[in-house]
Amino acid sequence: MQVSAKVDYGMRALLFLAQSYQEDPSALVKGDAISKGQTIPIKFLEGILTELRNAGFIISQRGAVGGYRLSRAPQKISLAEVIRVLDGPLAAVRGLRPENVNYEGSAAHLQDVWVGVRTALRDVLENVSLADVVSGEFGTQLTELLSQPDAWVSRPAYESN
Amino acid sequence: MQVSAKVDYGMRALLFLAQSYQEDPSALVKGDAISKGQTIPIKFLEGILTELRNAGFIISQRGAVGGYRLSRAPQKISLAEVIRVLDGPLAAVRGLRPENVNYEGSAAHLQDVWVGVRTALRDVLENVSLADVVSGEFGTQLTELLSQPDAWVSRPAYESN
DNA sequence: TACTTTCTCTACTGCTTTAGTAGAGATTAG
DNA sequence: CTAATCTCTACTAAAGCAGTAGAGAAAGTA
Repeated sequence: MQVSAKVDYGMRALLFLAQSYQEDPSALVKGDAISKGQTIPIKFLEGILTELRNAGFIISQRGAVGGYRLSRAPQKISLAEVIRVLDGPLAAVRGLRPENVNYEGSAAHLQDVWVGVRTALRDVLENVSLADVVSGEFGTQLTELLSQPDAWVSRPAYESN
Repeated sequence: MQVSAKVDYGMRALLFLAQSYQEDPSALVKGDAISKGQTIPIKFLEGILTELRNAGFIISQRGAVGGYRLSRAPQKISLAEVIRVLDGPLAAVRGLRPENVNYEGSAAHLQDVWVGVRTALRDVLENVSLADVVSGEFGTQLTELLSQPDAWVSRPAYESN
């Protein structure tokens, strides 16, 4: 799973807005403040914020006292929703959704694997909200994943040459 | 997680070889047979097979009775290994491994999420072998994921416009 | 009204990756 | 020595990714 710059920036922007929301749900945050607060190129960020507004996650206002704010409580926005809006389906095989790929012969059951992978991703991302990330307190699901012995250790793909 | 054509083709090629291996571990399968058996463009496939050989998964032989075969039992090759060789790390954020990204302020704990996602992917893909896919009989991990109510149902990212 | 601030919209650009294709060369068996 | 098959280098077209530019529209303020 490759998390694109767009998703990474978009998620950080929403987390920034989530924090502001918890202090004052109606407060507007300027694009410039998000850009500087999270080190995101302003023009790129603006495009992402527009997408997030079209998807209904945030509300924007123009003018001297303008800015952005979440349209609902950060507890009610899951990371899965955000990723789907900015990057499309959580899992896809050659551009197709897992249930739509057609395999033959010895590969017949490969489809089950991709469907399982998607479910695994959902189990994590649908159950983590913006508020969870801001607070750093996650449910048992993610907490257990993080407590696995080498969760933080990378696995090299050792090429033989 | 986007499964690329390369990974999809490579996996299917290996599954084809895995089936042959189970009938006769030393039998050589021609590239042409894999290409036709799994409907993969021959020249594209050849490049993928070369990578798989470099990574040690398969052995090749040239000449009139040439072909390809697995270098070890299909029970000993996990899907995670194959993906890492053909496509790189299971999870990455803007090209970086999850443990190497640096977040600030309200996004600080976002790193935990990506590490958790990687672990979730590992839990599935490291525990499924080529032999498992050929037989269609998976361990409890994947079996449970597939038995979830709407594992096969897609979740639309409903855009408000 | 005029002005400033801030979001909005369209368009563009450079770069990299993806998914292939082409063809000559190297091995091997018979 | 010939036919079959894998191997290696090079090339290409299209798409996606990351980011930039600038004019336009809305909102508050002097």
